[in-house]
Amino acid sequence: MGTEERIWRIGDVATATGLTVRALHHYDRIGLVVASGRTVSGHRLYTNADLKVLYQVTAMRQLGLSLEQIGKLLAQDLQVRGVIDEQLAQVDRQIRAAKRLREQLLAAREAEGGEQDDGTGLLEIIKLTHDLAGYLSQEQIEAMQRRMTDLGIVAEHAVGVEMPRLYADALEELRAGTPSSDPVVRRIVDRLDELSSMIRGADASIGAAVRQMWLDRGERSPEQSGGEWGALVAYLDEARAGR
Amino acid sequence: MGTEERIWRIGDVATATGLTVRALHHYDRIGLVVASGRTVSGHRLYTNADLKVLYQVTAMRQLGLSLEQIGKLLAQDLQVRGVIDEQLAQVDRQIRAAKRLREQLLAAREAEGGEQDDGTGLLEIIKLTHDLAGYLSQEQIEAMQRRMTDLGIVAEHAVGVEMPRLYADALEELRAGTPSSDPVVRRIVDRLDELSSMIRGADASIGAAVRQMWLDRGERSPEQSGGEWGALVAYLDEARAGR
DNA sequence: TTGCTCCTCACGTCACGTGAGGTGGC
DNA sequence: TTGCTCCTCACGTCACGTGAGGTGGC
Repeated sequence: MGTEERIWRIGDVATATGLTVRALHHYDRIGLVVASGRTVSGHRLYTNADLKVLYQVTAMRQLGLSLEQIGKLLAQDLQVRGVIDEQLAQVDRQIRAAKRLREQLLAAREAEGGEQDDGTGLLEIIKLTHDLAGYLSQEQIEAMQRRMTDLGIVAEHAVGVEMPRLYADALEELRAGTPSSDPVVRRIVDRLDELSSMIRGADASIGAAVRQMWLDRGERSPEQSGGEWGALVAYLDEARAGR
Repeated sequence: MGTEERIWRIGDVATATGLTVRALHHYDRIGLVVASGRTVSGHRLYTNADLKVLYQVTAMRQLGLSLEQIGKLLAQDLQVRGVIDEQLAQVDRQIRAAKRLREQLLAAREAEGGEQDDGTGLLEIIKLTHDLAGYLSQEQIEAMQRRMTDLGIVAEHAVGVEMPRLYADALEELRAGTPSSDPVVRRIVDRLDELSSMIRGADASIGAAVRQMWLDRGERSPEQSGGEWGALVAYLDEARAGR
C-alpha cells in the first residue's frame, strides 16, 4: 500500500507503544529490541519492523512474562506452548490467591474496630489436644500441652492459622491436578513438616499420632467429599517421597 | 497460663513465622520490627510480643500491603479502613486482569502454530474509515487514510488493539463504580487521548468526528446494554474535566 | 537563537537473596 | 575442640524511574 518505510524517533515510538523512552533504552541496552539504526549524532532510529517486535514484547509482558523469557521466545529458543502452560497454571494460582485475599479483606473490613486477637488459635489447640485423647497416652498429652504452652502464641498460630491454610492450599493444588512433584507442592509439605516438627519437639511419636488423627478426622468429616482427605494425605506423602 | 516469657533466637523466629533470617534482619534494620533484646555478643532476642507483631506483619503482607504501609498501620498513623478499601479495589482489578490474562493465554495456546499477525488491526481501520464516511468530508477521509497508511502498523495496533482494550478497561471501572477522578481512570483517558491525537495528527476536526461516530455507534450497538456507551463517554469526559 | 528532543552515565527503588569474612555458644 | 548459629558489611536482583550534564535538529 504505502511506502512501508517510515522511520521512527524514540519519542514517537514511546507514544505509539505506550512504553517510556527509558524502557526503550533499557530494551536496547540489554539487547531485547535494538534500534535498527542511529543518526550520525547517535539518536536511535526505529523501523516498522522494530515496532512490530515492540508490540509483540508489550503483548508478552501483558501475559506476565519476564524480559528474559521474552528474549528467548523471540529467538525461538523456547517452545511457546510450554511457557504458556506454565503461565496459565501460575495465573490460576494468582486468581485463587487474589480471591482468597478478597475474602480476607472483606472479613478484615467487617472485623475492623473489634479485637485483632480473635483467639481462634488457642481454641484450635484446645480442640486438638482434646481430639488427641484417643491417640496419645496421658503422658504424651501432658508433654504436648507443656510444649504448646511453652510455645504459646507460636503454637496457636501454627496450628490455628498456618497449617489449616497449608492444607487448604494443598487441597486446591490436588483439585487443580498439579503433580505432587511440582515445586509448589513440595514447598507446602516442607513447611508443613517444619511446623509440625517444631510443635512436636523431640518426641516423634506425637507427630505420628497427630497425623493419624488428622487422617481419621478427615475420613469422618462430613463436609469433605468422601475420601478426599485420604487422597490429600496420599498426595502429600507422594510429594514427601519425591524428597 | 504458662510463664509467658520465652525468649526466641532469630533462627527459631524464622521457622516459627516462615520468614527468613534475612527478612528479619531487614525488618530490624528499617525499624519495622526491632528485636526486643540482644545478647552481650549482639545476637538478637525476640519476645512473645515480638512474635505477635511479626504474625501481624505476615498477615498484612499477605493482604498485599507494602512494608511502609504496614509500618504506618502498626504506628496507627493510618486508618485501617481506608487502606483495606484501597486494597480491595486493587485486588478486584487484579482478579479481572488475571481473568482476562487467562483468556488471552488460552487463546494464545489455541492460536499457537498459526500466524501471529492476524490482521484484525487493518480490518478495523478499513471498517473505521468506512464508518466515518458520514461524519467527514471526502477530503478529511483522504487525509486520515493517508495518515493511517503512513502510520502503518502503528495505527493498526492503536485502533485495532489498544483503544478497544482501553475502552473495555474504562467500562469495567465504570461498572465497578470507580469514581471518574480516580488516577486509574485518568490514566486511561490520558492514554486514549494521546493515541487519538497521534492518529488524527494536526487536524482536530477529525478527532471530533471520530468521537461523535463512536458515540453514535455505541448507541446503535445491540450488544451493549442501552445507553451504557453514552454513560461511558460521559464518564470519560468527566475524567477529562477533572484534568 | 531558542526550545524541545535526544544522548550517556549513574544512582535509586523494593524487599529481600547471596556470599564474604568473622565471632559466639553448647 | 568441632559444628552450627549468629553477626555485619556489601553487592546483586528486576525493570525500569529519575535526575545530572551535555549535545542535536527544526
